[in-house]
Formats: sequence, C-alpha cells, structure tokens
Amino acid sequence: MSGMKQDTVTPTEGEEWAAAARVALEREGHRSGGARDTVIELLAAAGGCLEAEDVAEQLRSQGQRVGTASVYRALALLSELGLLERVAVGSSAARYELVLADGGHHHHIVCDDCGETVPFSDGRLESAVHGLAAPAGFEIRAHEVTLHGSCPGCRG
Amino acid sequence: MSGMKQDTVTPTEGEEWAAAARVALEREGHRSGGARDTVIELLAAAGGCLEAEDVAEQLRSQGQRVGTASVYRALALLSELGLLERVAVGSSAARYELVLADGGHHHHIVCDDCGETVPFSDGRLESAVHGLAAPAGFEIRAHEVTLHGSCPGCRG
DNA sequence: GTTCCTGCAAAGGTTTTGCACCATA
DNA sequence: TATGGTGCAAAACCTTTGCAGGAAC
Repeated sequence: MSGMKQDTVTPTEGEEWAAAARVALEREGHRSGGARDTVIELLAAAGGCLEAEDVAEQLRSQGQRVGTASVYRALALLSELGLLERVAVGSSAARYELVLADGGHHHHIVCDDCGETVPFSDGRLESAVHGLAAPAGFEIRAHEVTLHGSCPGCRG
Repeated sequence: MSGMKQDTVTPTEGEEWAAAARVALEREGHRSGGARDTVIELLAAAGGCLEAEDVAEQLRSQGQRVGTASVYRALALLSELGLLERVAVGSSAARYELVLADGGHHHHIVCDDCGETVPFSDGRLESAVHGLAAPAGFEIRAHEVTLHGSCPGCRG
C-alpha cells in the first residue's frame, strides 16, 4: 500500500494559479485582454489535464470566438514560462497541466485500450524521482510518469 | 546518490531479443522474409530508442527499399505482441524500446532545448513504481518515466 | 493458389507558420 | 500609433489507411 490518491486542483488553487499566470505575463511585458486570458481562465477552472482541442472547443461552446492557433500559442507561452507542463500521455494529443506554486503535481495512468486518462499522485514516487542523480551534466527541471494498463471498463 | 547508470542493450541481448521476436511472430502465424524482418534486425542491432523515421532511414541507407508504412506496421505489431514499448518522449515522434526477457528497461531524460534524448535506469525508481497501487480498478502493465531539463550543451 | 505482406500514395490528426486585421498600451 | 495578439487559412509533421502487385506458405 502506498500513498497514492486521486489528486484534484481545488477552485482556490486554480484561481491562485490564474493570478500567478497573469502576473508572470505582465512581468514579461505581455498584453492582456485577448484570447490568452480566456485560455487561462478556462485552465484554472478545469484544473488542467486538457488537450489543446479541448480548450478550444470549450471556449467556443462558451460563445468565445477563438482560433486554434491562438490556443496553441497561449499554451506554448505558458509552458515556456513554467506555468504549464505539456505532457505527452497516450499516443495522440498532448495534455497541459497546471504547475502549482506549492510544487504539488500529479501523474497519469492511461488505458491503452480506450485511451482514458486518470491522474494520480504518490509521495514515495516523488521522493524516488527527486533522489535521482542526473546523467552526465544534465540539469533536471521536471519529470513525468505515465502508467499504462487497462481501465475497469476495458478489463473484462 | 542513487543507483542511476547509463543503460545499454548489449549485442547479445539484442540478438536474443530478435530471436524471441521471430519466435513470437511465427507462433502467431506471421510470415517471415520481408520488411518486418529487417526492422527486427535493425532494432536488435541498435538496441532500441529509435523513432519510426530513424528505422526507415537507416534501412534505406543500408540499401533496403522499405516503405514508411511497413515500418510503422512492424512497430505496431511488435508493440502489440509486447516485444516493443512505444514511448512518447519529448514533443515530436514516438520512440520504440526493446522489451527484454529479463524485464530490464530504462527511462529517458530529454533536453527541452535541443530535443536530445538520453536513456538511464535506476533501481530505486523501479521499486517505487512497482510499489504503486493502481487507482480504482486499473490494472497496470507498464510504466514510463521522462525527465525534462537541459543537456550539457544547452546549459550554457 | 490463397493469404499475407509490401510499397506507394493519399488521407487523417495534431501542431506550427504566414499574413492581414484588430486591440492594447 | 507602434507593437503585439488574434483569427483564418495553409502548411508541416507524424501516423494510419486503401490499394494493387508480389512473396511466402
């Protein structure tokens, strides 16, 4: 038995993340008011774990007229600033996770049959990863763990 | 300090893997003699960690006339049979790793600046991963760890 | 001879880029 | 008004699929 638990981003954490994102963007001299802001709001509300197309789709279903390219550009910029982590889970599209101020984050288990992706977190795993010594001259800045298997529905 | 070390597949391990692959394919009723065999040979010699395009390119530079689709089909079949693991490391193309009989495998550290990918293995990390309890009803069959950072060349 | 495998070409899905227009500062 | 951001469209990239010809059993 390990310390694994379902990890969720609370509404409060989401709003704090959005505030930090806005501050970081302003500090870097970026303008506010456009599509990027709505991407930030949506990510904060959803708590991350979205594909680019999810973001675009959900914004459009809210009545926003947002171009796919703008979504990708916003996600790329936020990733560069260290506010998002782009995770290539599964075989298709990448997902974006909030990078929270307290360093708390989660990983993913993917059903290889249906593609369902479920987040989890585990303290012992984090300890093991942080104990890693980087190979020759590398500087480690982030890590990503993906489990593969079958979900309850596909396991029959 | 942890048990991390550079992990390489020895020529002997590679040949054993190729033999196992040929046995598995015959057992499943697949024919031999075509492009798939050369893909197996190349993977065994290279020790894995190749992208589909690498495989196609290297075969062509050996004078083989091989279609990209055949390479992808071979890689997909070998993955289905559990002889390869498809890993989505970095942002672009997937890489394929040999699944060795002794269960030994490695993970990857990626330079987010230049894309260089270096394999590593670590015993303590493996223990931590195997100690994980799967979320509700999931059955874990494989895992994948990717570190992100900067390589010596890009760290300046 | 039948079935599977192959190469080529075309299509599919994801992500990036070019460009003209608009909004922010 | 100068700059950066945006939407749209087209391109680039990785991967899969359709198909006719060829190879293995």
